[in-house]
Parts: sequence; structure tokens; C-alpha cells
Amino acid sequence: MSTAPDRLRTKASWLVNQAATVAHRLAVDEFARSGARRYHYGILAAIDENGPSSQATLSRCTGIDRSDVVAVINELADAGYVERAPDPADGRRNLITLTDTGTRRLGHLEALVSETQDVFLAPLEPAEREQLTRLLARVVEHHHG
Amino acid sequence: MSTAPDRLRTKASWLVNQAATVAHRLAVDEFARSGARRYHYGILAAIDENGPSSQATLSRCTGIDRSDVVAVINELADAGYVERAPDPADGRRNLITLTDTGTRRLGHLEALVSETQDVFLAPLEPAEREQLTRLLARVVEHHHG
DNA sequence: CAGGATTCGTTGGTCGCGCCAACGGTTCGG
DNA sequence: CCGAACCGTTGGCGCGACCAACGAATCCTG
Repeated sequence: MSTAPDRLRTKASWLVNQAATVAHRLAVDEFARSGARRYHYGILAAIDENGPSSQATLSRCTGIDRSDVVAVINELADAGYVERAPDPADGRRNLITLTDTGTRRLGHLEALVSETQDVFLAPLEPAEREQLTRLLARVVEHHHG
Repeated sequence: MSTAPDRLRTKASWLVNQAATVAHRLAVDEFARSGARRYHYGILAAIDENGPSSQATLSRCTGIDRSDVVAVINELADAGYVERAPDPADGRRNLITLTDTGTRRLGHLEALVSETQDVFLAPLEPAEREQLTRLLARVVEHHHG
């Protein structure tokens, strides 16, 4: 890495990828130690934020593909973190609900995220961290959606 | 995405991942249109930067696993972009050399990277782009590197 | 109110990427 | 000279992001 070609080190898209690789590794390792995957956090957080939701809704607001949501819900339901029940108001949908255990699980995963974030942003001052966050937020928002 | 939970939108590690997803998609799509993969660019750039190299050296300076380098070199060699020859000075190594076609190919891929970068950073002013690049560079360097 | 279009959950599959284990062949160090 | 270290290669695993297709349910519109 320290010997990476200079032309790569000056490209923002390369950098954002390297940075993501670092963040990815940190998060994956930390989650793995708790027997979770990144998708679990996204799904649990989305349910907590929006209340009981259909799988299609969860897919849309997390960006996870519908077919992948199925597998994640399976795992979360097996672990007792969510409950999957048919929506009485619309026979096509399942309503996914957070259990108490699931709420605690989400709290635990959020703690993990905070920890890995501190590690990830370690080299930056607080003001710089906020600046980086804002710049990234604008880029992400611009590209929708 | 616009409906993503707020707690996700304020987490830097989540943002850097979303940003990376965007950058990834842009790059992958663009490369795919030219029949290339991201690894091709990394390897070609590394050879161009360091001169003829062994596969192990390319692995180290790109961060790509040795076993994956094999496959990339196979593809690049099949396409005539590099040549793989045993190192006369060390029977364990192969020396990977850029061909003229490979040099042109690298130039083409660099143009693609520049284009996708403009698209990626579109919402930011030039000064902000530079700032984002610097912050990311520090984070990446800190985590080695 | 009937029939086509759309939505939803699910299955099954593809591809890229990152990683790890193991092997035989080569070179280096003591 | 022999073991340690290095190198290329094969094969495999798991996650992440996709896509196609299907039956079931609901909707829209004529």
C-alpha cells in the first residue's frame, strides 16, 4: 500500500474506495465477532426508524435488493430479533416487526458501529470528521436518492 | 435512499460506504463498457509506475491477493496488454512487462477514471473536492499503508 | 365488475472482490 | 548441505450487489 502508484493515491474515486475498504474491514470484523453481518444492522435500523415495514419497503430504504432482504429477514427471524407476519391490510406483504431482543441487538450493533467509527476516523480532528461527513453526505445525496 | 434512517445518514462509516457504493457502481459500469475490471487498472498502473515487476510485488503494492493477481495477469496477458516471462535473475519469479498495447490501454482506463471522478464529485466545488481528497488520503494513510 | 397491469415475497443464479490453505519449485541463510 | 523463506498456482469460501422469473395478491381502468 505504501508503495501504491502515485497516480492512484491522487484519484478521489480510488481514495474513496480505499477508505471504504478500510471501513468495510473494520465493520465486517467487528460485526463478525458478534455473529452479525452489515446487512443486519441496516435492516434493524430501518425497522426501528420507520416502524413495522414490508420487505419491499425495507429494500427501498436500505438499498438492499428484495431477494437479499429475504435472506436477512430469515436470519434475523431465526435469531428472534424480528417477527415476520402477513400484513392483514395487504395480503401481498409481510409486516416485519422488531422484538425486544431485536431492539437490544440493534443497540449493541450501534455501539459496535460507533467504536469502529472512532477507529476509522482516528487520524482526524473533530472538526475534520464533521467536514468529511458533510462532504460525503452531499456526494451521496447528489447521487440519490 | 432518501428514506434512509437518519441514524444511518449521520454515521461516517455508513456514509463512506454509501459513497463507495456510488463510486464503485460508476467505475464498474464504465470499466465494464470497455470490457475491463477494476483490478486491471490497478495492476496496469502498478506496472507502469514501478516498471517490470514480479506478481508478488504487484500483489503487495496493490493489495490484491497473490492468487487473484494470477487471474488478472492471465486476462491481461491473453488480451496482449502485458507479457509474463520468467525472471532470469530469480527462477521463482515471473517478470510482468507492459506492452505498447498495454500502455495505451492504461491511458484509456485512466481517461475513464477521470470521467467517472468528475461525475462522482459533481456536487462539490473544486476546493471541496481537494479537501475531500486530502481528508480521505489521511484516513487511508493512517490505516496503512 | 372483469381483466390486465403492478406489487410483493421468494427461489435460484451470476459476477466481482477479498481472503485463506495448500502444493511443488526455487532460492537464501546458517 | 538442509531447513527456512519466497514465489506462482490451484481451489475453495463467504459476502455483497445484482438480475430473471414465478405464483399470489392487489390495483387500476375500461
